[in-house]
Amino acid sequence: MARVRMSDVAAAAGVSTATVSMVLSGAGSDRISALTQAKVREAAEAIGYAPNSVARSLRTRRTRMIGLISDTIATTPFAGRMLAGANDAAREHGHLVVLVDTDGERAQERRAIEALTGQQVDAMVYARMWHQVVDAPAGLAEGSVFLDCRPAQGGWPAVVPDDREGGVTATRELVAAGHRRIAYLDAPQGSGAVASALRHQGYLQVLAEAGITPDPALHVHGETDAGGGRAAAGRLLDLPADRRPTGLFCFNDRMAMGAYAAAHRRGLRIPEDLSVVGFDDQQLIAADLDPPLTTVALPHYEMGRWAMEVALRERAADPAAPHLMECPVVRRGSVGPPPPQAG
Amino acid sequence: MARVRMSDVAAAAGVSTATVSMVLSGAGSDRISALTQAKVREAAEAIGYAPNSVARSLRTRRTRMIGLISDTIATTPFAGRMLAGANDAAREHGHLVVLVDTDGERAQERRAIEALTGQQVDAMVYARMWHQVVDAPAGLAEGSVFLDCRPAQGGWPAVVPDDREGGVTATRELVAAGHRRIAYLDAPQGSGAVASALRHQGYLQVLAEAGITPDPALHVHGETDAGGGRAAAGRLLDLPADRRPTGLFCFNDRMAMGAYAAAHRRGLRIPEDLSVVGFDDQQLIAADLDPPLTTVALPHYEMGRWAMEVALRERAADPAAPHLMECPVVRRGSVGPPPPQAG
DNA sequence: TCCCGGCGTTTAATCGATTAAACACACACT
DNA sequence: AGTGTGTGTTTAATCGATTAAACGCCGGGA
Repeated sequence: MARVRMSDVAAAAGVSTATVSMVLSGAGSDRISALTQAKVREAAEAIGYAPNSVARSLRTRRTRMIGLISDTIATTPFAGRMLAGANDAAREHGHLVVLVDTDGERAQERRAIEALTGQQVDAMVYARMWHQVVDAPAGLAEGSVFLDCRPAQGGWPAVVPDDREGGVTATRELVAAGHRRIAYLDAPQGSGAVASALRHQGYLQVLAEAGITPDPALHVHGETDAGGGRAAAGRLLDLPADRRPTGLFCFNDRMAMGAYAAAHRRGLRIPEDLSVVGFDDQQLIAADLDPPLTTVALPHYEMGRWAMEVALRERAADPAAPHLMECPVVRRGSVGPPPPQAG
Repeated sequence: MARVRMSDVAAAAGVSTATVSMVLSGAGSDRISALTQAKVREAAEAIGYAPNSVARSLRTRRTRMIGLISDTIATTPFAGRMLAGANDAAREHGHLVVLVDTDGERAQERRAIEALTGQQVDAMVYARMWHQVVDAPAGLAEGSVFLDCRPAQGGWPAVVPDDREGGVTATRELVAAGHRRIAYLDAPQGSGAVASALRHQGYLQVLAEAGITPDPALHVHGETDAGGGRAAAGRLLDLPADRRPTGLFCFNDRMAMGAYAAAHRRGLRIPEDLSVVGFDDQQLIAADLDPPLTTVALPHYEMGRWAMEVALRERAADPAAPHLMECPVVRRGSVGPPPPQAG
């Protein structure tokens, strides 16, 4: 790659490498004459000098690289958003991202941390794809940041979605449209996901605020894919008319997609006969449904940015408690007033 | 990070750093006595030595890092699969991936290449998210590999999906089920995407082989999202019964999703009344449709692996012509025999 | 004339590894 | 004894930058 060294610039400009270094780094710009500075810059430009970051890193002990350890880039479309946020933030501050996918395996995680440590990255971000509580892996560098997960032991900065408030937002969307019989299509029980319970709390809170007594029959569980959503929604829609929900809050957009299918099968129109709110704002799904899905967005891009900025020390963070990131509603066409006879 | 240096190991073992280096790297394992080797290893283990890759890289001029330049990690769910493939291959050969997202902007691309060059990466992979012909950016290192795109000037190894053969596969799936009136829901005309024209070629080839005269009315265009697919499919389904297609080959799964909607609106069942084949095998969509979509998979993971292996010189590649990666069919439930009256 | 201080630049050590070449030592052979 | 052959280990140069400290030069003040 770069064959031109600083000494070549020095020779071309007729000065020493120390002078070149000071001019180009701007460190001693007040100690070096304008004439010399110009000569150095011209020479560098002329022979196409590009600094060797490896040599610089060895000396300065800073690599301007941030390690990003992630469990599964592969299997979720969210990963891209988090990566993009982290990457943009890194770039803005002149850093590069070194990415390692561990498939969620502990052994690979250990090797990744070793490799990144050996590579002298300036900091590490430890990312999971679903909001969860994790055991901090051994050897994680001081000042590392947890992304979309929080360390069981605490003590590290972390950022997660504010799932409770997201549950509030979603449910409120239905209450505001006039619905009173609102179901929560939840993830499977005991799945360990923190998100599920938190969103449920938000759901209950809004019902309470609206003076609605929660109906346990309207809290159902299903697999978090379209099939699970269709099955769960089917059970709800087959309830007797006076107990059937008019609004559905789905744990995620895939389940909402299934709920659409269940409604169509029963000849119910959305949003005229049934209102649906999703969660995730999953790209290529939410907007593509018919009608487009009103949903609550998981702020992956922003979380990625936040984590990277903390890792770069560009932003302060409380290591005691995770930072909760707001989940904004994205209004599309799947929520309307409840059907008249159900009002 | 690592404060323990090789000289510490040397001191602890009572030998010189040269000996330590040879023992740990395995370079001179035949020249150093077993006793000394054991001492060195024990000492290294005892004081927790981890080599400093920066120093090693400076000396060896190899960083064991591969730069991956991509236009949009963010906006496509495919990116993850390509990344995962590249990452797995890199890891298997002891390398790390340095990721840069350029948002497809030329200026950012230039900076990315400069940064990666300065960082002395051993090779670069230049990735695009949609099969296309691109101008090779200036400064791209020798031996770089193009991923999901091919350089207009040629001269670099490249890997792209075999879209023509994919078009053959998709169309053949419908022909094999007995369909004769098969439509192609294409991307917008003149969109510049290479894939669209190639798949069309494959489509025409299969029709010819089957002795079917292509009906120009059955080649329609639409935006490559669900809305575009619904509109285009709607036009086809509103044709008079004797000209209406019984099978739909859609440019991508999102359009297929729209085609489902158009069919449902018209009371047509899939696959009883209408067979649909998609393209991409888009995660979280294809399998989640009702019925699950039969589609042709874009081999992103494999392409990512291939590109990385070529970059690592673990696999030979012809820089004259791009490597075509097979697009396998994924059979689900959206293809059946044509309805009897249309036979 | 001599000394001093400030300015602009250079000298040289340093970061932590790799590795060619030198070296020390034991032993065998004439 | 002298030379040669291995064997095992060390010496020291090197990679390409950064940076503290030293240096040379010039002008001003006593």
